[in-house]
Amino acid sequence: MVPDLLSVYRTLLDYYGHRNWWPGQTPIEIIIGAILTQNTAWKNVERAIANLKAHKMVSARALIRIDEKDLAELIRPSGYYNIKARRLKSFANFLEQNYRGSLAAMFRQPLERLRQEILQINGIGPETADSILLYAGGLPIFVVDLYTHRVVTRHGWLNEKADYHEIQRWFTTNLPEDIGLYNDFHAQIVAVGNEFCRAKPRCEDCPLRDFLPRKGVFA
DNA sequence: GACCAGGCACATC
DNA sequence: GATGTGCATGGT
Repeated sequence: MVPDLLSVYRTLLDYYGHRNWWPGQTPIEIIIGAILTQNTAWKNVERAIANLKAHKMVSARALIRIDEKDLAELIRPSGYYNIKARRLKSFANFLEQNYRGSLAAMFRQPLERLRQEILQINGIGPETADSILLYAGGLPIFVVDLYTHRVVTRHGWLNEKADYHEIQRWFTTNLPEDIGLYNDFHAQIVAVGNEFCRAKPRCEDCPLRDFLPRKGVFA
């Protein structure tokens, strides 16, 4: 049973209010956060970004200059710090080589072409790419993450095996193309995911409980 | 102490 | 093409 997605969104909006995402001031900070939060709680990412700020490392040029081991040490609290240091450098080098370090120039590319391009960067997968495009670039693409998968499968809206692009397509075909809506809807899903739709769900108090396939708690 | 978190790349079958 | 594994910190 497919719900009215806009009423799902309004329910979350009523509950949480506008989320004002992404939690980060500049496009490059948002991109750094998108890489650092891969399979990682945001709380840990905050510490890593605070370290980067304290060392004036929140720019592509700075990320290119710094030694990879030193960078890894700064982002240690976000976990996977060796891999993520390499990924941050990969993106910074990509930006420098292809757009002379200009994010504005990068985001002027056609959406689909740019998406394919950044997916070629080592360490940038579908979710990270789409988070960059939507939240740093303001481009109309819907972001899917762990919580999105849980929300759509646990309510029986999509099959458990639905992959990233199936879920993404399902949202975009059932919603008006609206950047502000894409932005806040994903933020709402993360909010409800963090609070209720975790590995151990708490459906009783969840604002989306009325959208469950049958009354009761997800088993 | 086990389990989990706003993924992704790579190996192996 | 599907499935398994390494990467790592900090919170519950």
